Amino acid sequence: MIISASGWMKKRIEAVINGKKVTLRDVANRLGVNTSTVSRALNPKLKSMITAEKVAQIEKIAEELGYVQNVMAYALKTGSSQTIGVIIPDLMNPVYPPILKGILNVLNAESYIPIIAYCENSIDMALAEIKKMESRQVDGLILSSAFREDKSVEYCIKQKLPSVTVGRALDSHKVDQIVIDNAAGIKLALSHLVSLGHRKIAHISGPQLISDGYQRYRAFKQEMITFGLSLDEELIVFADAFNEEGGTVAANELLSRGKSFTAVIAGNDLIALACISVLEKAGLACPQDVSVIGYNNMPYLDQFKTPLTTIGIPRMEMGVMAAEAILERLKNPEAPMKDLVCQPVLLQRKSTAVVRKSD
Amino acid sequence: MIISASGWMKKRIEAVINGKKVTLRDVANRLGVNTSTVSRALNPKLKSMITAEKVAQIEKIAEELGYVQNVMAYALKTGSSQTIGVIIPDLMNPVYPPILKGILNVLNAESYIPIIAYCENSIDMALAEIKKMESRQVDGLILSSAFREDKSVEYCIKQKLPSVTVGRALDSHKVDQIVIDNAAGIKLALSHLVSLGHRKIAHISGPQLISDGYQRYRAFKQEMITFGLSLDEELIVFADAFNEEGGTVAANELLSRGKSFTAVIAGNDLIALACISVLEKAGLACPQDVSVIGYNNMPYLDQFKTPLTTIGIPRMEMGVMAAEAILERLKNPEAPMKDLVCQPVLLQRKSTAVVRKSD
DNA sequence: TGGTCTAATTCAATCCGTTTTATAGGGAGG
DNA sequence: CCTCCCTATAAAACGGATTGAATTAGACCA
Repeated sequence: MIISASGWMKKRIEAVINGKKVTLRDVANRLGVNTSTVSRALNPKLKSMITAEKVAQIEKIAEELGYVQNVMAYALKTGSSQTIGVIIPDLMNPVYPPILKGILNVLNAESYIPIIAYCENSIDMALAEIKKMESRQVDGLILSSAFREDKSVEYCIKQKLPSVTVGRALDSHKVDQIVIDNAAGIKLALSHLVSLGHRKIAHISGPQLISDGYQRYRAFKQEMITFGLSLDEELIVFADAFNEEGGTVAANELLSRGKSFTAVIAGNDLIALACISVLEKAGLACPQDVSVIGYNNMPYLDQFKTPLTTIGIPRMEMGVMAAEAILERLKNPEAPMKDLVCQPVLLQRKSTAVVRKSD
Repeated sequence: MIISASGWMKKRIEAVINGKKVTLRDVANRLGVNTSTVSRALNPKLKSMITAEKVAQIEKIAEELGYVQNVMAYALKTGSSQTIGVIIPDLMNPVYPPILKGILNVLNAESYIPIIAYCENSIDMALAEIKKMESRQVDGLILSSAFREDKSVEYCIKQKLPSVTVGRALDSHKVDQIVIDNAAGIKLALSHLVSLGHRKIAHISGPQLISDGYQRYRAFKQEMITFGLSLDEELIVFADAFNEEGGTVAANELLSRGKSFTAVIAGNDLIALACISVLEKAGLACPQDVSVIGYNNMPYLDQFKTPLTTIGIPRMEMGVMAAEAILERLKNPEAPMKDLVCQPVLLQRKSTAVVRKSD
C-alpha cells in the first residue's frame, strides 16, 4: 500500500512497528510544516491562528496516523496534568461508589481524569498515596479520607496542593469541605423516634476522630436534652470503625451493660445492620423490641430483611460538589475556604416502630 | 532562619512562594553536585554508584526541601508512566468494588497507579476513555467493559496498548482474559435445582452481546439437555442489561408468557433480585412458589429479605489476577495470549427450596 | 618519588513531546 | 516603497534520565 517509503517515513514505519507512539513531529513532518503549527491547529483555542485549509489537512493526517496528544509532555510543559487525585477510606463501603460517580461525571465533562486510591482509614497510608499523587503532578486532591486532625492534609497545605474534603471535615477548616449537616440528621432521627413514643434511646457512635462520628455524637447529646429526654451516658457506646465489625463489637458492649433501651441511633448503616444482627442473636427483634435507625442510606437497604429506617444523604451530589469545588479552587486559589453543607433527609422504613406499651 | 539567600536560592525561594515544585536540580544545586548524581542517589537500583555518605546527604536535603519526583518528566523520558488504566462498565454494580480492590492492591505493591473510568456499558464511551488513557501514556489497560465483539479493544490492539479483560471475554481471544467458568456455574445452579426436584426451570439471561450473558445462556441450554430436562424456549427471556431495570422488564415478559415454572436461574444477582420483586407483585412467593438463583454473590446478599442462593465468584482474586496479568504482559509482550479461568461455587441460601408436591 | 593504569565518581550534554515566545516571511494596502 | 497584519517558523524551555567523556583517587610498579 505504501508506494515510496523513504527518509523519515521509513524511520517512522520502523518506529511504529516497534510500538512507538505517533508524535506531533510525525504529523508535522508528513505535511512539511512545523510542530508548532500542528500544535496550534489541534488546540481549539489557538486554531484560529492557522488557515482553515491547513487546519483541515492537519486534522486529517493526525486522524490518519492515529495521533493522540502525549499528556505527559503537555503536563511537563504546562505544569497541569489535568488530573485530580481522589482518596477514599474504604472501597468496600457502599457509600463511596455514588460519590465517586458524581466526581467522575463532572471531571469527565471538564476533561480532567481522576486517580483513585484508598487508604483503609489510615492517615499514614493516605499520606503515602498523596505523595504518589503529588509526584504525578495532580492538579488537586479530593479527600474523603480526612480525620478531624490529619497530618496528611496538613501535608497538602504545606505543599500547596489544592484540596477539598468530602463527607469528612477537619476541625481546623483549613480546606474547602463538602459536609453533611449531622446535627440536622440526628435531630431528624430523634424526632422520628420520639414521635413513636421512644424515650430510652441508645447511640452507637462511630469513631470520634472522624468528624461524622464526633458530630453525630455531640448532636445526639445535645438533641436528647433539647427534646427533654434524660441523657444516660451508659446508653452511648463507640464503634472503632464505621463498618460491621466495629458495629458488632459496640452493640455487644451496649447489651452487656444491661441497661434497657427501646431504640438505637447508629453511627451509620453498616453499624445499624450489625446492631440488628446482634440484637436478634440476643433474642430482641427489630422493630418489635427495639427500633434502629441508620445513617447514609446505602444502596439496596430497602430490600434488606429489615428494611432500615435511615438518614439519607445526597451522595452523588456530594461527589459533584466536591469535584466542582476543587475545579473552582484551581481557578481561584486565593478565595476564602468554605464549607458546603448538605441537608439530610429521613427515610422511614421498617426498622422503627411505635414503642410497646409495656416500655 | 535563612542566613544568606543569594543566587539560585533567592530564585528558588521566590519560585516556592509562587507554588513551584522542588526539582532534582534544586537539591543538586543546594549540595553543589550534578543532577545526575542526585538522580542516581535517589534511584534504588543506581544508588550503589554513589558513595553512601553522599547518598545520605542527598536524601536528607531532598527530604528537607520536600522534593518529590516528577513522574511526568520521568514518563516523558523513559516512556513509562507507571500507570494502568482500568475501565468498568458500571460503578453502581456492587460486583466491581472488590475487583477494583484486588487490582489496587497489586498495582500498589508494584508502585503502579490506576486510572479508573466507567463507560456505562457503552463501547463508544469505553473507546473515548481508552483514548484519554492512551494520551496519558498508560502502560496497560484492564478492561472489564469488553463486549464479545468490541471495537474499543480492537483499537487497543491496533495501537499496541497492552490489555487484559476481567470478567468479560472476547470471542476472538485476542487479549489475555480473566474469566469465570460460566458453564460450571450454570451446572452448579441447575444441579442444585434438580436435586430439589425442580424440572420446569426458566432462565432470565443477561445481554447476549456480553460474554457472561451469552455463555450462561448457552450453558443453560446445554445443561438442561444434559440433565435430561425438556428445554422450553418460551421459558428463556433476555434482559437488556445486567441490572434491576433490565431484570424487571425481562421478568415481566417471562410472566406474561403464561407458561408455568417452578424455578428461575437469573443472569446475575441484580436480575435475580428484580425477578423476586416482580414475582411477589404477581403473588408468587420465593422460595415457596418459585425458587430463584442469582450469579456473582454481591455483598450483603445474606442480609436481604430473601437471602439469595447464588453462584459465587472470587471477585477480589479476579482483580488480583487481572493486575498480575497486565504486569506480566508488560514484561513479556510477546508471550502467547491466555485465558485464566476462575471456578465458581454454589452458595445456598433461602431463595431456593424443594419444589412443591403439586407441581 | 614519580609515573601509569584502572576503577570509581562526577560532569555536561542530549533527549523525551509539547507549548510558547520571539521572529521571519509574504501579501495587501497606502 | 514602506507599513502593517496575518501566518508560519525557529528555538527555547519544562524536569528528569541517560550516557559518553572527564575527573579524581587509588593502587601498583619501577
